[in-house]
Amino acid sequence: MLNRVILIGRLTKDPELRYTPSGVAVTQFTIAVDRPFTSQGGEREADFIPVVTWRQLAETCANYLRKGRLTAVEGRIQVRNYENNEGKRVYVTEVIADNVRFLESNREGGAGGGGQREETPFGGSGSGGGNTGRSNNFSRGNQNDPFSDDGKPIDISDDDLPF
Amino acid sequence: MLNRVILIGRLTKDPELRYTPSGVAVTQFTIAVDRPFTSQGGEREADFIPVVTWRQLAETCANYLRKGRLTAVEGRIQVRNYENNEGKRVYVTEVIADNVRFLESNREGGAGGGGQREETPFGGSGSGGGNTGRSNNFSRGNQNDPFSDDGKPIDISDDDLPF
Amino acid sequence: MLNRVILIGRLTKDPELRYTPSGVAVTQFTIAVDRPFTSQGGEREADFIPVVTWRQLAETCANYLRKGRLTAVEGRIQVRNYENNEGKRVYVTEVIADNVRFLESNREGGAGGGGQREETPFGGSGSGGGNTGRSNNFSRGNQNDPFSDDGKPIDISDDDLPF
Amino acid sequence: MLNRVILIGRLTKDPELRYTPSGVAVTQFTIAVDRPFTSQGGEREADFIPVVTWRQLAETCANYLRKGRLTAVEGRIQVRNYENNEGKRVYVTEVIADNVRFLESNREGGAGGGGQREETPFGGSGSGGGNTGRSNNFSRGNQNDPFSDDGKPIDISDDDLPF
DNA sequence: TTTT
DNA sequence: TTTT
Repeated sequence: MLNRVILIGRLTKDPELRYTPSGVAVTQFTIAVDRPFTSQGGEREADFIPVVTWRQLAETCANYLRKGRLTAVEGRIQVRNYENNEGKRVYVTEVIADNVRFLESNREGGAGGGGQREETPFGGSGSGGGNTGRSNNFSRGNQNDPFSDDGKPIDISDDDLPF
Repeated sequence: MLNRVILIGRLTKDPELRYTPSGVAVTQFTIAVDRPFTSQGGEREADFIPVVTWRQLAETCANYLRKGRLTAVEGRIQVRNYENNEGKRVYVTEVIADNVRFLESNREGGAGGGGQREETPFGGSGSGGGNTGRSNNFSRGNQNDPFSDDGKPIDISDDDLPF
Repeated sequence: MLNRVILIGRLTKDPELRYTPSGVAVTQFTIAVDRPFTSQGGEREADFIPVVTWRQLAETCANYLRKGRLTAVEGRIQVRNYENNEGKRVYVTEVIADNVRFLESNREGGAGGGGQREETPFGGSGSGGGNTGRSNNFSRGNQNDPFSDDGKPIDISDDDLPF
Repeated sequence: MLNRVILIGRLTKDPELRYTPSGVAVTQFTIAVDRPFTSQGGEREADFIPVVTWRQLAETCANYLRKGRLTAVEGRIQVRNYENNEGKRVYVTEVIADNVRFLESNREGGAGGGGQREETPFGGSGSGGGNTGRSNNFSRGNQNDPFSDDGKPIDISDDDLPF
C-alpha cells in the first residue's frame, strides 16, 4: 500500500541503457551504500543495491551518471521473479526509481574517465515523467539490441514496465 | 550513506522468531505491499518483501503481529550473500526494520485464529532499542533452536547482527 | 533537491475542500502524529501537522477521510509565506501530499457520524494524477466559494499550485 | 505514529550551536531545498526548512557544516508552540534530525571562507547517539551562553529535548 | 511458497 | 484550535 525507498550512495559501474522489445528505455545500475556501522571485524561494509529506471529518466541516468558518482535515488522496492534456464524460480529485488539526483557534477572527483557521452547534466533529473515509448535520441537497430543478442537470459521485458 | 525504507502492507504469514547461536532474538516475516497500479492483464499485484527485526523489536513483533495484519515497517535495505550447499553464491535482499507499527489492533478483522500468544499489544512498537542478548521471556533449549535443528541451511548468524 | 515526508496519524477534524479562484480543488486537514516518546511529565504528545492535497487527490480525500481516521500521507514539506493584514510576513509550513492512504475503512471505529457524503472508498487513493481543473462532481457557486467569502484572509491561491 | 522526513539541500548560513540551561547542545540551521518545478513566472524556487539537531550530532554539525554545503538530513517534523511577548501563541515547525550526511567535503566548492573551526569531517555523522549532557570539546562560560545573553527571546529549552 |  |  505504501512502498518508499531513499538511498544515497555511489555507482559501482557506469549505468547500462537497454530497451525492451517494444522500445522502452531501461537503465540499470548498482549503488553502493555504506552501512552506518562497521562489521565485527571492524571493516566498513556496504550494501550493493540494484536500481532500475525507465523511459526518460533511464536516458537521463545513462547520459549523466558514471561509476563512482554520489547519487540519491528515490523509488520503490520491487521483487520480481522468473524461471531460469534450469527451470528454477529466481527472485530479484530491485529499487524502481522515479527520482534520481546527481549529487556530484561531472567536474569533481569520481572515477571520471572515458565519458564518451555528454559532459554536463542539465540540472538534476526528472521524475519518471513524460514521453512514453522510445526517445529518438537513441536510435536502435536489431544488432545492438541488448535484449536480443547479449547472450544472457533476457530478464527485463515489457511485462516489467511499472506504469 | 543513507538508506531508508518505509513500507505499509500485510503479513503473508505469522512471523517466525528464532535465536542466533549466541542467543539474540531475530524475527522474520514477509509483507505484501500492493503495487500502485495493475498489471497489463489488469490484475492487482503485490511485492512480497522480507523483513527482519532484531532483539527487543523481534520479540514484540513475534508477540503481536499475525498473518494478514496491516503493518508499517521502517528500516534499511540490506543485501547479504552466502554460499549455498552447491557452492554457489546466493544474494538475499531484506529490509532490516528498526521501527514497526501495528496498524490493526488484535480485535478487528484479520486472519485471527489460533493466537496462542498474547492478545494485546502494549502500544505500538519500540525502535530497536534496549536489551542486548536474550530476553528471559523466551526460554530456549537446544532442541527447539531453529538455528541448529530445522534442517534448512542456517542462513542467519551472529555475523548478521546489524548493531 | 530532495524533499520527502511520510506520516501516519489521525485526522483532527473532517477535511476541508475548497477551490482556488480558477477552480482547482484543494483540501486541507491536520493529522495528529503521536511522538515516539513521552514528555518529561510522562504525557503522550503529538505533532499536529497540516496537510494539503490538490486536484483529484483533494476530492478523494474530501470524500473519504473523516475526523479520527488513521491515515498515511506521503509528500513534501513546503514553507510558504504571505503578508498578513498587519503587514507582517507570516510563514506557513505544510506537507503537500501526493499520496494518501486510508488505513481504516469506513466501517470500523473512528469518530464516524454525520457522514453526509459517500460511505465507501474505491480503493485507497491516487497519486496526484489525472484531471486538471475542476471535477464536475463538485458544483460551486460564487456564494459558497471559500476563497471569496469566508472572511479570513485568502491564503491559498492559484500561485500556490504545486504542479 | 510514524513521522519521517528526508531532505537534501544547502545550508543558508553557518549553523548555530547553543546550549540549553542544563547544558545540552543544540544546533539550528536552515536548508534550502529546490522545488522540483518552477513557479508560474518560471523562476526556480526553494523551500527554506529549519533543522534542529541535539547532543553529539549538534556538535558534529556545528563543527563541519558551513553555509552553502550540500547536506542530507533525516528526521521527523515537529510542531512546537510558545507564547510570544504579545501573549500570542506562535507555532514553529522544524525538522528534528537524527541523521545528517555531509555530501560535500570541506575542500570542494561551497561558500567556503573563514572556517575558524576544524577543517576535516571524520566520516559523515552519527545518529543522535552517544553522550548525554555536554561534550567537553565545548567549554562554556556564563558570558557566552546563547540562552542567557543573546537578547532574543529564548525559545529552546530543556523542555524541547526530544529524547 | 504469499496478504486484504 | 486538535486525533485514538
